[in-house]
Amino acid sequence: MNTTNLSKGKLPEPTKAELEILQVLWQHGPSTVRFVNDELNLQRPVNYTSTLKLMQIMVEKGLLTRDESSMKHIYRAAEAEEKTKDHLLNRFIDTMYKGSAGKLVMQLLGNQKTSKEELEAIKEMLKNMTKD
Amino acid sequence: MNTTNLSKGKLPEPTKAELEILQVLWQHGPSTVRFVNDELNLQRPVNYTSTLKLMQIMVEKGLLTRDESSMKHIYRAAEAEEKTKDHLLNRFIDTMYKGSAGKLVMQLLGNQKTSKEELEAIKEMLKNMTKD
DNA sequence: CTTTTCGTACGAAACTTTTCCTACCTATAG
DNA sequence: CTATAGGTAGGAAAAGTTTCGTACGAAAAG
Repeated sequence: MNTTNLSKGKLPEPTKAELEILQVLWQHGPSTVRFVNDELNLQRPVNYTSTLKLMQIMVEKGLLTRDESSMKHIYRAAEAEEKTKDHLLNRFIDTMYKGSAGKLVMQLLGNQKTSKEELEAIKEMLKNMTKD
Repeated sequence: MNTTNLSKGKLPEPTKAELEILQVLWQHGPSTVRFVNDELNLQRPVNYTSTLKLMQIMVEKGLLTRDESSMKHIYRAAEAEEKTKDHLLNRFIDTMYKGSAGKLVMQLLGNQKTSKEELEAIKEMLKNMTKD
């Protein structure tokens, strides 16, 4: 593995499966592998040791930290949800919209699957913002 | 390979490298492998046959179509830019914001890297929208 | 005609990510 | 004590993605 991340402060971007695990930890807070695996299995079948292995790798990468004081290790996300999502959102905007957040919002407003309620909420939100 | 996509109408999601190729084709229209490869090499070094291979795979997947009438095959994106990006944006919103586009916009507005200009543009855009 | 250049096709290697098998340890029920 | 249930560790297999070497055909230059 690339050990750069251990020494430096930069965390690698989580992979798809890693992101699923992070979502569980963000939503439910520090958890055991058993708990995370049970949550994942609400969505799709995953073997316990697969989840365990992935979470161990994530500790190595620095994406998770863990408390080994008890036999059942407790894992937690290393970075705050907002920070990680900010980063991923920026990357998404860069690759998809050449860095223009405005283009993304435009796409959103013309997007079939964005519900009327969502659109209204966005407009309302922005209306409030523009008062500044 | 998963041949489901050939028979059914559903296209698979492009991978990272495939998306780079799609961007070139969307921006410049139908092109030869040579042209696409040259464009990619403006960003990073890629061997010609690597690009060729990838584009051939993309034809198999249904992501591209090609005109073989001349010796230099002409490739084009199978789906319109908007449609593909809509889909990817929806997937992103689903996995990152539980399907709430509003949450994404909120994140955007609190996002350090979104420039003042972008924010202003978004606000202006939304202000116009709310006239409806 | 021969050589060089430029194109496609295809298989395999390299790398990354994901899954799971096996071993082994510890707590607990019987 | 012994068997069983549940935990960690680690290696290896499996799957997915990306890169490239090699072969070979067609066009163009000499």
